[in-house]
Parts: sequence; C-alpha cells; structure tokens
Amino acid sequence: MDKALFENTKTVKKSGHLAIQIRQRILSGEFNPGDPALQEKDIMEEFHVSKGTAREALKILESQGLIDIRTGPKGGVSVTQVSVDKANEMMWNYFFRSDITIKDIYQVRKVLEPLLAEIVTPLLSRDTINRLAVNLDSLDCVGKYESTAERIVELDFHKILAECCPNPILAFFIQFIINLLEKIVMAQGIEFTDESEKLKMSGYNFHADLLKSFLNKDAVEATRLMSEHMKEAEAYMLQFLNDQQILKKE
Amino acid sequence: MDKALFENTKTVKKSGHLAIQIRQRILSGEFNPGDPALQEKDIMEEFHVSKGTAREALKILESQGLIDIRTGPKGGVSVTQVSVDKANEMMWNYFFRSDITIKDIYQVRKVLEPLLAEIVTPLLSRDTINRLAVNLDSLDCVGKYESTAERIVELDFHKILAECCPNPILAFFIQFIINLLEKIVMAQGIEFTDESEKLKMSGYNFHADLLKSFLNKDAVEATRLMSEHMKEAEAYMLQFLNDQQILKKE
DNA sequence: AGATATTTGTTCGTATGTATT
DNA sequence: TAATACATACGAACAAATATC
Repeated sequence: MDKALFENTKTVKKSGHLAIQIRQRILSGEFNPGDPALQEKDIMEEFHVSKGTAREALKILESQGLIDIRTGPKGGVSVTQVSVDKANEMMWNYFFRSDITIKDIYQVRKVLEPLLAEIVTPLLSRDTINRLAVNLDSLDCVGKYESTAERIVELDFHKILAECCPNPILAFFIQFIINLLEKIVMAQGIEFTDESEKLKMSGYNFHADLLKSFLNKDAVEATRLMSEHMKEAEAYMLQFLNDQQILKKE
Repeated sequence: MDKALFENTKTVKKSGHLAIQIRQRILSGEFNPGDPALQEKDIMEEFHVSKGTAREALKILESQGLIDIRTGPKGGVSVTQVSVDKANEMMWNYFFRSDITIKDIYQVRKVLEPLLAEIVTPLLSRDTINRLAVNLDSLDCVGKYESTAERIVELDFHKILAECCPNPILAFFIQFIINLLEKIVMAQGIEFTDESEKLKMSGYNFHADLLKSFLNKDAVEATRLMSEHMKEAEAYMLQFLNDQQILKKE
C-alpha cells in the first residue's frame, strides 16, 4: 500500500474542529466587524475546552485574517474583514510551487484588464482621476536608473483602477495578478537598458492616453487602449525575463 | 482619533512569528512534500520555544494547508501541496461578505471560459475527451426533477476542462468561479420549471457541440461555442435567481 | 505620567490518544 | 498483543501588553 499521501480521511482534532465551528459561525453572519469582543474565557466555557485548545483555534482564525486578538482590558477576539493582502498571501501558499510564466500571467491579464477598463470608465470619480494623474506624474519623475521602482509605480496605476471596480471577483483577480507581477519585479529586478527606456515610454504614453479616454468617458477607446497596452507590456516583459522565467521564492 | 481599525502596526506574537518564519522556509523551497517528517521537538529546540508555542504555529500552518501533522511513530510534521479546495476555502473567507451577483460572476466567466476553451482544445487527450463524453451522458440521465444535481453535473464538465489547463492562474480562476456557482446552486436550489428544462437542453446541446469541436481540434469553433454557451447560461441563471441574487452563508 | 486592573501570551508537568512495529 | 514514539489535551502558574483611572 502506498503512503497515505492522498488520503482524505484526516480526522480533525479538537482544536481544528473548534476553529471550523467558529469559522462557520462567522461565515453565517453571527458575528460582524465592530461587534464587542469575545474573550478566550467565553470560548473555553462555551465549548468546554482548555485554554491551550481555545488558543490554537483562535490563532488559526487569526492567521486566516478572520479575527483580531488584542491583549488588555477591552481586548479579546473581534471579527474582522479579511484584507486583500491576506487573501493574496493565502493564494501564494497555493501557487508558489507552480511554474508560472510571464505568458501565463499575460494570457489572463490581456482579457481582464481591458474588461476592467470598460467597466470603470463611466464610474471614475474626479478624485480617482486625480489620483491617476498624480501617479502618471510620479512615473515621469522616478529616477532614470530606478527601473524597478518605475515598474512598481506603473503597476499602482492599475491597482487604483482595480479598487474602483464594482465587481468584487474581477477586482480581486486583477489585484492578484498585479501582486504576482510585483513579486517578479522585486525578485528579479529590471536592469536599465535602452529597452527598459522604451518600456517606460510605452507604459507612460498608454497611461496618458488612457487618462484622456477616462476623462472623455470613452469606454470603447479605453478598452482598446488597455488591450494594446497589455500586448506591449507583455512583449517588453518577455525581453527582460526571457519567458520561461519562473516565479520562485518570496 | 478613530479606532485603530486600519492600523498596520500589529505586533506579531511569538507563535505567529514562528509560523511566519516556518512558512518563509517552506516557501523558499527548503522543505518539500515527501521529505521525512520533522517533529514538534525539533521545532521546539531549533527555535527555543515551548511546546505550546510550537503547536500554535504548526496548527496555523496546518490550517492553511501547508503542512500535515500526524501522531504516532513516523509521525510529525510533513510539508504538503495546498489543495484547490483549501485555496477556495481561503478565498471564501475573503469574499463571503461581498455582494456577489450573477452578473459579476458571468462578467468574468464570459471572458475566461472561452479563453480556456481556446487553450485546451489542442491539448485534450483521448482520455479526457472520454471523461467529457461520460459527463455528457450522465447529464442526460440525471432524473428530470433533479435540477440541482443537473447543474452540478454540468459544472463538472467545465471543471474537467479547467484541470487540463496548463496555465495555473487561469485554471484556478475558473475553478474558483465554478466553486462559487456550486455554492449558489446548492444554497438556492433550482426549481424544476419549463425554463429549467430549456436551461438543461441549452447546456446539453452546447456541451455536445463543444465535444465535437474538441474532437476536431477546432479551437476557433470551441471558443465561439463557449462564448455563446456562457451568454445563454447567464440568461437562464438570471431568470431563476432574479439577478441581484446575492451569495450568503455557506 | 504612573499605577492598576484586565486580558492575552508563554511555559511546564502530566496524562491521554493514536499509529507503527 | 505489547511496546514504542509521537501528537493531543488539560491545568496551573507566571509574563507581557494595554486601557483606564
């Protein structure tokens, strides 16, 4: 018989079971962010478990971003909204062994970013457009030999758009992909070359044109521009990273 | 001053810090699935922490699907690959408070499923095509008054395709969306009506045509069919669920 | 600003449960 | 079956953090 590597009969132990029970109650809407904090003691009494067991369960939920634990008076366990960062962290647990290539990323990004542009164009507030304009300026200002920083600023432009997306799924998917690209850029760095200069100008010009189409509320044009932008971005990234460049480590 | 709701200065406690350290080492590739198991005792000694602290950290990593803990001789801590189910569970922690509508889901699904069809058409093995054919048969056989079961079987067709996708990101995104749809179908149920009969036939016919285009390795046709399929599927789902139908509870 | 009360954080000893040999 | 090796759970004591007065 093989090692039980793929067995599914895992008997959930007490602390794990407790974590599952509490998670269910959180998911069912019984507790909400802002509610008065529960306490370790309450959990121990309600579920008839020892302090250690209760703590293990709570630490599990805390690590998943579902609750917040504070010491001191008025402290205890309070339910929180899971943050995008935490969700991305959990996703990376799943993906970090995968051989993700630039092509994989852009295969998806090329369809999602244009869709995002189309959706948000009529929705962008004056304030958001200002933020995009500020971002465009700082992209221009970043020191010429700071290619990595330039890429991060450029990705921020797309993050701002994602934050305005009323479709939670699309918003998260795009944020996740941007997060991946940030990991790549931070890990590998982008050396300064003639090509990276072209990359910068291409990105800058597209962002400038996108901004105009946002101002004009021209969703069709924004979609088209974003589509072109993604194609060029992929081409430039492939030059630097030789495709087959694979994501490893954090 | 507001409540420190958005503070980021959260001091990570010992057990949490230990979990982060061990996670880093797992992500860096130091440990791999199949390696001999570590033991609680090893962790305690290496990091100079007590049993309780070590256990909290290990329970955290176990709950995230990164490790497996077994009792008994040869037991201990072994590193595992995070499962799709676990990743979906973590995603649901993030999304369960969001107001996700059918339109949100299909806005994304309408661009991703056709892309998937295009990618996998040249890659489908004889074996996979057989599995799809079997699925098509069982869709036909499911009892006429089992509309919910029908939807689950139909979604399985798309799951099989996703499993063949060499792009890990696209594969996961689609599996996640299918998982959401399963939650909806299971939670709300789909009553049997004349409309649900149409839904069934529409789905069946599209799956049958898709199968043909897969056999012919006709990626263009498969893409087109999938695109049409998604439009109809959305329309039918909207009839049942009145749009604005929102996902709540597990 | 400092003392205090409250609540979580960490440790240890012990006993029990469980899987392998 | 018994012995062994490992995790699991409990309880009590003490340490650290923090809100409030």
